[in-house]
Amino acid sequence: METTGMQWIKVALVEDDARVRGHLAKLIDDAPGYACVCQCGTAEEALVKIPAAAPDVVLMDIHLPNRSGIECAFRLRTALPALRILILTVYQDADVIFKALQAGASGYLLKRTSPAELLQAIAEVLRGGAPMTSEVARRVVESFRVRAPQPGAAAELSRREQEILELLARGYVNKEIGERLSIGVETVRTHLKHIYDKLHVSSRTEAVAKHLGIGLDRMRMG
Amino acid sequence: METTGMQWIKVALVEDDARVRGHLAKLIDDAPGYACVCQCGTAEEALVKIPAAAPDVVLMDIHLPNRSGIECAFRLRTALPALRILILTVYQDADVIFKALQAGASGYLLKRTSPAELLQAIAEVLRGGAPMTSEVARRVVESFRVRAPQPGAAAELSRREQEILELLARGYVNKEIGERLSIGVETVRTHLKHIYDKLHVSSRTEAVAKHLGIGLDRMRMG
DNA sequence: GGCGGCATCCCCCAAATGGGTGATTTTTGA
DNA sequence: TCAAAAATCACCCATTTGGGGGATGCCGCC
Repeated sequence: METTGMQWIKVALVEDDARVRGHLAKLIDDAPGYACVCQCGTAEEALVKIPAAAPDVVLMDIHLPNRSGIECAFRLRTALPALRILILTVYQDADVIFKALQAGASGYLLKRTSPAELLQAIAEVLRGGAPMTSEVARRVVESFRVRAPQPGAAAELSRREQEILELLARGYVNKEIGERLSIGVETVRTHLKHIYDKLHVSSRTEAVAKHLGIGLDRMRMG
Repeated sequence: METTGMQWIKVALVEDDARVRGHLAKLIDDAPGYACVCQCGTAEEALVKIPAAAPDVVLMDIHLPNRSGIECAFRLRTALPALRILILTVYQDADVIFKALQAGASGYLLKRTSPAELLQAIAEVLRGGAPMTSEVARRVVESFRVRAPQPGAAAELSRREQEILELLARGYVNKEIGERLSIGVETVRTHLKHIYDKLHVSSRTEAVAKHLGIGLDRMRMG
């Protein structure tokens, strides 16, 4: 209720499906205090039109022709650090979620979000919050969890083997590991063979991946 | 109430301030469908009484005499994996938040949360969600943010190079990477050389360590 | 005493890797 | 439009790595 028009929340859309885009635009324009100032069907379009339109918030789809919405989000955030980006997508892959947040998204909603929740989320993100659909929040929180060592894994490694695995994970080559532990390279190699056996892997990189708790995620994105 | 009684949500409290504890207990018991089945003033008490009381959710304070609520949360989760733990505290430092989530907390609320929101959060966490106060959510989301390209350190990898680094981190050898991306092994090698140049490393394991390193700094606790 | 696990070292060999150089085509960006 | 960057592939060569042996000494444990 200030004196200028700045109290309007200016929203931009990046969504390749024209029907969905039109539907969202109408939803936003019909809501009091909200205005849809920019509609884009591709990432390229967004990178040109959004800086000009200067919205407060962008609703960003992830599945776009050519570039993904994640890359688009990253470029927009780099160019316009004050811009808030809300992902609005069907993807609930942990991998996709993390990449989007890494790229600078401030929130992550699934497309089944109701119109009322969507408008609330837009307001919330401008208040400095981080609106997320509950599944997304759960995955995010779970990503922090410290993995308990399972019986078949690293718990079985001897003390020396664990030391060597630590150094492996820091990227040292066998010679450097030997120097640091004051043992010969051949000994390091022997320990490595035992580590591989116990972890059921066959290369140092695989061992490190397992050690750092990666391994099991099978996902991807365009 | 053998089989039908199970629809009650059983809540336990761990909170050293007796007044606050009593207040919370009353709030929960007064709410239809909720029952406070256990009240604890210390972590030690919680570790004994909570397994016996078998609640669905624990509301956990962080500031406790002797041990912290974070350690208590970790021990409870280890003993009772199905138990959901909701942190309810005044601390909103990023460090405390992350440690609590690492310890296995499923949600994190600040004490200024209203009674209605608190009851909602309890229900939400049992639906598999991860209720967080908006400031907490913001900090969590920001923790994912990738550092802006620094002058000298973070060289930017091309899209293909990032894909290859992803596969590296999963422990694939060059031939497998080539197959997965439908390119020749020589091309993979070329990309790897570029990655090493840009990251200032000289082996795949080092590259993976660097790539996963930022994640580690974020996740690792002292 | 013997047995197994651990730590230490040695050798051989095939495969994978890293590093250099060069080349073509497509995509991108200015 | 035009230069830069990215993506693709090729060849050579020294080093590293993985996997297979085998050997020695130490320690804890039944």
